[in-house]
Amino acid sequence: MSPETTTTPATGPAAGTTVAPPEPPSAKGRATRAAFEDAARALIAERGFLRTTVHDIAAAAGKSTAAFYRYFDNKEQLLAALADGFSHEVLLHSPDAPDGGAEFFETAARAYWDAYKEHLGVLVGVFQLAMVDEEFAERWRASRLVGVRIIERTVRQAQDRGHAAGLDPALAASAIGAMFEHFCFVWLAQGGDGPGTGITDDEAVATLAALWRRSLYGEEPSP
Amino acid sequence: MSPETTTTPATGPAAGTTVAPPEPPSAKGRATRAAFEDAARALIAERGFLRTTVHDIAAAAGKSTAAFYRYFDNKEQLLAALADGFSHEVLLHSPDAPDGGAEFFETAARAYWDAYKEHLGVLVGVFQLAMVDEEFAERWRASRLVGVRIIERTVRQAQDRGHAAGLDPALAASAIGAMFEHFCFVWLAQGGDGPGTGITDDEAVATLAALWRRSLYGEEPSP
Amino acid sequence: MSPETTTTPATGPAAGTTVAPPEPPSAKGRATRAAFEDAARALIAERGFLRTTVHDIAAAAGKSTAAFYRYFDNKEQLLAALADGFSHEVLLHSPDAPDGGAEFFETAARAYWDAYKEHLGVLVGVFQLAMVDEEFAERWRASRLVGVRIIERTVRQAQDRGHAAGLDPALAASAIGAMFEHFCFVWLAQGGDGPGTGITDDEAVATLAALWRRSLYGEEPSP
Amino acid sequence: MSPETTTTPATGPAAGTTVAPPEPPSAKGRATRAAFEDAARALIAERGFLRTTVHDIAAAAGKSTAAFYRYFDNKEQLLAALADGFSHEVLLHSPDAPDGGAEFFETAARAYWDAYKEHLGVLVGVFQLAMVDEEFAERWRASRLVGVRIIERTVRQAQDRGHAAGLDPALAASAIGAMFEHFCFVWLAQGGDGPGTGITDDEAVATLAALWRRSLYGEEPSP
DNA sequence: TATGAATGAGGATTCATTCAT
DNA sequence: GATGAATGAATCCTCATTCAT
Repeated sequence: MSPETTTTPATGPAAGTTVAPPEPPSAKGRATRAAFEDAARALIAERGFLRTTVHDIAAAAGKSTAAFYRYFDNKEQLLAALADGFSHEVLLHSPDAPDGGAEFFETAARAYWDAYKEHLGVLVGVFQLAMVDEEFAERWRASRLVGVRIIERTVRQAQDRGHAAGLDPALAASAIGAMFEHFCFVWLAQGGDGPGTGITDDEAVATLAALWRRSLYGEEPSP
Repeated sequence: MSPETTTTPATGPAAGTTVAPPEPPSAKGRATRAAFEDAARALIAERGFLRTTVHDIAAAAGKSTAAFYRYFDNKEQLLAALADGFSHEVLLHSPDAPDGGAEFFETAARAYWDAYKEHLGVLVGVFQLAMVDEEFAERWRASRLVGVRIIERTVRQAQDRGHAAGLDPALAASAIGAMFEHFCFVWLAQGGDGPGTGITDDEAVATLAALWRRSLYGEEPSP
Repeated sequence: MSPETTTTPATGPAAGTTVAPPEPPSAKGRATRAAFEDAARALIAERGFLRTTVHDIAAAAGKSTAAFYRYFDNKEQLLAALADGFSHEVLLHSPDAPDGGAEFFETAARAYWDAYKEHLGVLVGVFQLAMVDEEFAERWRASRLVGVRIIERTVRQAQDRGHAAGLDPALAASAIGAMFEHFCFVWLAQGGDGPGTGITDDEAVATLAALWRRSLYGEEPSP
Repeated sequence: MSPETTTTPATGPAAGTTVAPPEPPSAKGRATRAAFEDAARALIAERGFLRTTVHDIAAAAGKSTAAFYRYFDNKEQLLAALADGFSHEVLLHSPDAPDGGAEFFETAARAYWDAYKEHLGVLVGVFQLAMVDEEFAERWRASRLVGVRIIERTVRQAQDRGHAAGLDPALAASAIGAMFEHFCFVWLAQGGDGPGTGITDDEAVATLAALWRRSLYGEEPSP
């Protein structure tokens, strides 16, 4: 990861906003907490955060609702806990330096797609809550920004190489980032577009990578 | 617009789904109904659909909650009523035949951006409800699909002209459509990316149009 | 009708309780009022009084709910209006003097059954409301009493003739009256007992008459 | 009780219809649940089911309305829970084999009267709700039918012994059953007929038993 | 550590009834 | 004579959250 993004955690997603109960010391406690988190992840992915009740989560975890509050301050804080520790992962797995090569776009696109798929519940939850809760809106924005900044660097790099003239790097990156985020949402969380039943990972990644690269470098095979 | 899409409005998104109370006969009634709709539009845009209560809407409209039910079956149906008649507008204002010229992409992008801006509350509401209510998920899908199909035709046209080889038209269109939808959402409903306070309409339209065109035709000025 | 029952109206069903709006002078007004009454009779018979809304009645009558209140003080008073003028009818058609002959029981039973069938809606409505509203409970009691008193006279007459010794006339009459009322209710308003689809008028009347007579005179064919 | 009817309780009235929350594990929970049930019984007997609100019940039980829903799915299900386990009781206490003796009728009548008195609220509630809710109509019918079938057997037995010729057993049983049900209702739930303030249990039982027996066997003291 | 019990604060919806026109 | 519009007062039900054990 570049020095630039290294600073992100400091100003990072709602830093310091969440004062979660401390990590439970006992092994049993950690297991219970994990059970809640797993149950929540699954339920949120399935029916969204807003339709998931604490009662549901507790039931799925085989615990009581009261126990829930031993580990999380409230429903939102659970989601925050799940979200923390995610946003970096995408980029940790993404190539350090954009080299403009075709493989770069593929690799980065795949990293994003895989991460979205893996953390579907959390992402949908944060997104959903962002529309309703200002704190999460901030968190969601910060989370997006990490990806957008990376894309922005690919735009600038293309321009350095004489391509993509006339594009505003920040805006273009924002738009490409929106494409990534929403395409994943549509196909992973909402069942996709059209009557087709599904999409393979390779198709999704190829499509995203191609559009990203083409919009910067045009039809050229590779710089 | 081609004959094919001309028929879309008739059978349009979720046509016949809404069996709304009939148009109020008296002028006063129509005014009240409009007051509810205006209040709802504003409140939904401001705080989202799920956090907008019937009580809020009625209060903002200066009416009682009971009066609300004279004009709408329920909260959802109000949103459905607002949503009907939107998706057409976008496309009614979009250029008939994609000619591949630079102006086409600009014009279509502007039509989408303007419509999104104009109907912000409704769109956010439908989107939000789609995540929670299957009926609205269907409505939302149908609404997206209209735009995606249009984009798909531009992909095919580019391919007919020897460009964009290797792109799956349906998937590419889905991704570009996702970019449009989410970019508008991010900048119009959520305040945009990054610290910048805003974006002008022209910047937004230019960015979307450029990325769309470039991803199909590359750097060439115009086909 | 015997002198005894002639006095009933004076102390009669909730006498003076209902201060209905006066009979409308104009022909149109009378027609409207009749339309409301007809609609109400039908709807109440179909779904009961408590589930019949003023809105339903007005709609069925092709009028507005506001118009309803030009003719009736409220929903209850409409029912009261329908009920008034009914309770006598049963007895007007019943034989003046119980002669103890087999035909008497048949005739009286048939009169009751026919009247119940004819005025199903009103009777069910009054009965239903009696369980909820003290005023109607009173009205219902008074209405029952008319029939019970008649039956009571048949008990006494049987005893005068040396039968039915040991029966308390008032209580026995109350029980027989209960049988009449509820048997009619079960078969006319609730679809009857058991899997059998229905019952003919003659079967119903024969059963009621036979049980009534037998319980007083035993197996003897006729006194 | 004959083998035939012995099975009735098992498949009994609307068996399996109610999927109630499970029996509370703790003593406190069972006490609360009982408090709700007691409060409901009293209030329903007093003012009927339809005018009894969940709020009332909860208040009478000294609990919150939310607590109510911990123990019952809704108002109707509470009533269903109360109703289950009633209809058996009547017949469990009624003599096994109708022997046609005078004591049989007395015993059975007393069992019915006592059970009705004991479960007044529930019975009135079910009856009331049956007029408004199809599910309860079914339940009420089933509940009646148990009694009617028993009576029917007494009719057939009388006919086997050369009495009650000409009576349709099913219809006669339905009518006698109606007499029982409604007589109890009139005197226990509605204050009785006529100006008399009340009735003793013995008078009621004697009247019902006598009419039942006499309508089958006539004046004969005992078969 | 865990739980059953309990609740306050809403939120959607219905309906009888009134009023201005 | 008639109506569309409007409302106050309920009623059922849910859910996040706390508390005593």
